[in-house]
Amino acid sequence: MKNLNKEERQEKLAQLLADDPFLTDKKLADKFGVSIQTIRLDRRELEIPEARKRIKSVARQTYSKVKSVQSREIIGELVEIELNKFGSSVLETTADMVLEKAEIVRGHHIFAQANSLAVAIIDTDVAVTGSANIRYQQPVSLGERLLATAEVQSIEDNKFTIEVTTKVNDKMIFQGEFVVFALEEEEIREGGR
Amino acid sequence: MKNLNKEERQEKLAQLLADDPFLTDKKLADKFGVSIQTIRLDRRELEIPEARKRIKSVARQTYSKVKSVQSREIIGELVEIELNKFGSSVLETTADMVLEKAEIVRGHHIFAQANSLAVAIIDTDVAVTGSANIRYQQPVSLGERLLATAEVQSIEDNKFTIEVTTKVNDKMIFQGEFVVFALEEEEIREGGR
DNA sequence: TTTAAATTAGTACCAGGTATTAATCGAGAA
DNA sequence: TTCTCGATTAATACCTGGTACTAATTTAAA
Repeated sequence: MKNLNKEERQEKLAQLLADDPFLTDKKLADKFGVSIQTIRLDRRELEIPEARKRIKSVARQTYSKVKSVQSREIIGELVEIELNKFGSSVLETTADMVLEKAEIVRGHHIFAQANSLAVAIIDTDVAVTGSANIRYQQPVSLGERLLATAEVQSIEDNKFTIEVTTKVNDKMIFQGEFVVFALEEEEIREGGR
Repeated sequence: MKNLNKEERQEKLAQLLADDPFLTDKKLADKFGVSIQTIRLDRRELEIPEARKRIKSVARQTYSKVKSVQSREIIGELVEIELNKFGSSVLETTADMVLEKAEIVRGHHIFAQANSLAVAIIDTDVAVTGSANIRYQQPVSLGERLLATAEVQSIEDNKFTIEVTTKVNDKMIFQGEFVVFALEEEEIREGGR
């Protein structure tokens, strides 16, 4: 690869490193037929870190302890609640919730809000989800505000059926039917349902 | 960490490096209160490579294998993948994933692992979940290791039906059918389906 | 107490850099 | 034609996180 001017070379360089972060300056220098120093100047101008750091950050991405879903008890902010009847919560969507290549909120964040709301409105110490039947109606974009509303449909012993709908600006984007079980103290200790 | 004999130290060392390949010999030496040379002898006996090589191999696993997929956006760790066919991932459950009053993993974490795996195995730039039908068979306790397996059942145009099952020690704890749509470039820009 | 194993120390060397200063090259302007 | 400036290359000192090897020292067991 030769006869490239500075601009072309740097463009190509950025591209190459984007899809192969393992390339060292030496390899790049050979590839472009320039000196190592030139590659280093290029990287500096483009603010691209050295190979070891690039590799490390790739490794970190997959290795980092998963915290993609927040750890709070209720995902979003509780707006209103009437135990065993209904409840609603609001979730502001942020950059860490969207897909890499599009600013669309990842499904499990929407699910998490709905699920945690369904579990929260049950009047018991511990409730677990048994099943769910969900539909995503519309993709949600970064920055949109999710309003989830949950309503208890039926109660049989410790089995609750809850309908959750989530809207953005009054437009329905998600709907789900959750079956949630209330656990009693003994069941919790036994670790079973 | 001290008063460990050689055998205990090496055991612990292997464990530490297994779940954190980024630790340098210096950090390990401090941790165990021994010299760097001792750590190096240990690594040599255990045939564990240096930090940079460990990091590189972690980066390689997830990078070269599934470059185009948003595999790095997966919840849990990708184990294997065959685009448009199947894939599996493992998720170690941690304290921040459990309910406040019981050490039971919250449903949406299990869902998130399954959902992100379902989306990741699709061979497209962007995929979004359309609907899901899920059942939680058994509660999962803190510390248990979730193995999710996804298998593509059918493909119609851009509509994929994927079956995901999650197990703990070979015991099924979650099952779900996901309908996922592959988005094309134009659709992404329009922000809709 | 002697001996062997375990540990620590020290040295030379390596890859893949950073950071800095200086030299050289090539093309267009005065 | 010479001057000048941006681009490129060279050279040097230093860094991290090692390998490989030799040697000394410490500890524990026979």
